[in-house]
Amino acid sequence: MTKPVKKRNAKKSKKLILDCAIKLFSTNGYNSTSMEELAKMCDLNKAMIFYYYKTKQGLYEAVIIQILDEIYATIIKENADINKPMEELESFVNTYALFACSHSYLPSLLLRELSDSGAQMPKTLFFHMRKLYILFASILDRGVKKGCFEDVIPMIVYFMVVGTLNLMVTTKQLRIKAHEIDGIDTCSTCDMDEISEYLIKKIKKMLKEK
Amino acid sequence: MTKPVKKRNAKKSKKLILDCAIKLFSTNGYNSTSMEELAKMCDLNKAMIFYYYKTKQGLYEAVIIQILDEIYATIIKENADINKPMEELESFVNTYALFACSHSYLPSLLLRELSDSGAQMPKTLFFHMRKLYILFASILDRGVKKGCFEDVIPMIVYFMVVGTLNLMVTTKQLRIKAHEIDGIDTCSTCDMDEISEYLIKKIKKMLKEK
DNA sequence: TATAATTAACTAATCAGTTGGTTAATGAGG
DNA sequence: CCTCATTAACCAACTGATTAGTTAATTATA
Repeated sequence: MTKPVKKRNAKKSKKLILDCAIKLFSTNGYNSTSMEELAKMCDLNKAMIFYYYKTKQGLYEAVIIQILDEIYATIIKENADINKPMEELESFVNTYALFACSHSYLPSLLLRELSDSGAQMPKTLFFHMRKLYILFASILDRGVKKGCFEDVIPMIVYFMVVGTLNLMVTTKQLRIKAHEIDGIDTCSTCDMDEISEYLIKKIKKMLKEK
Repeated sequence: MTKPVKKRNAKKSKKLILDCAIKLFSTNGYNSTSMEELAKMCDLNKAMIFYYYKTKQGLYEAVIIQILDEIYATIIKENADINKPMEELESFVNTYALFACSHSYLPSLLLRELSDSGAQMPKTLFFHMRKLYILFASILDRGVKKGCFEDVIPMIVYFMVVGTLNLMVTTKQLRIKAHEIDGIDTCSTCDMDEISEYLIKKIKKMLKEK
């Protein structure tokens, strides 16, 4: 009957809220994520969320910064000791694919934000998205100058890469179900390595001079 | 001071609700679309929405059926008198692109639905999405058999096409803004024809035997 | 003891859906 | 052509549930 005594740990609580928020926002979206539900998931009082993050929107932006900082840093790190555009492109696609797969909230969040034409997209998200695209475009640009790529429209190529990867991640369950229902080939057993390998092969073929 | 007498017209009212719902659902999403707001937009009482469509979910599904039926029919019609896989592919991409552009709620809705891994996707939407993919895959399949395409994974190619087109449509405003801010090339002045032309060229190069 | 962390209980707003009725159109009988 | 009953279309005002955010009091810890 006596309440168990609860250890206090501000850092841990704040981090716990952020981690759970990532899960909830990316599976349910902004509007369908309730702060009450989040609090229960953290085993904390709802007021703690507002104590640490002021508003729901504030929490959401913290979530986004956390995710996009992480992927950008990962890609930069992976590409640090490469300076051949062809290999950099390959590394970009592979890193994005692996990250998107192991942090599947990223594609969910991005698709959700983009689906309303970014009408109310937080500035921070927009900023980080541009940063990632600029990185990609600069790889292609150097490739063109070195003569490894031709006839490049970077924006379209970028969407061919990240658009495809995002969809392959978010539709995983649907593709399995579709395969069961219709018996059609939906790549339902492919793992992420195979997908990004195929994508890289095709993008290279697409951009290479003949 | 006297209320203007309101003409009654069931068909027109029902249609009006559906048309306005398409606009609202695709710009604001399911959760952020209020039935009160919709009613005001239609200049009808909120009760009329439930009178005609029973529930919000029911209305949403009606919206989806309407949209996807339309695009499928359009593509089938455009492809009726072609039987060369290469041209059929071209026509598919072009028709999807034009439709997505002129009915920009389609990409918004699709991205939004896919962003939560289809966890609570209505059966009708899932059914229509599969139908469209099966059509695309069958074009590729015939192409392979006739020897015009090689090394095809239809699911990935499909996402490279529709993923890219959907993103190009929904990000239009963001791309313009990004260009203004960073001065980078975001295809902000491209129209849909140029985009789908480039996409077709690249997809063909990707799939063609060398 | 001072303060940072935590909570229960609250407010005010919003939303999907309902109810109980009113009004306009329709059509059959006089 | 009129009248009156029936029904379909419409609406104001409500309900009950849920939500983001607040407050004031309480407890652990340094």
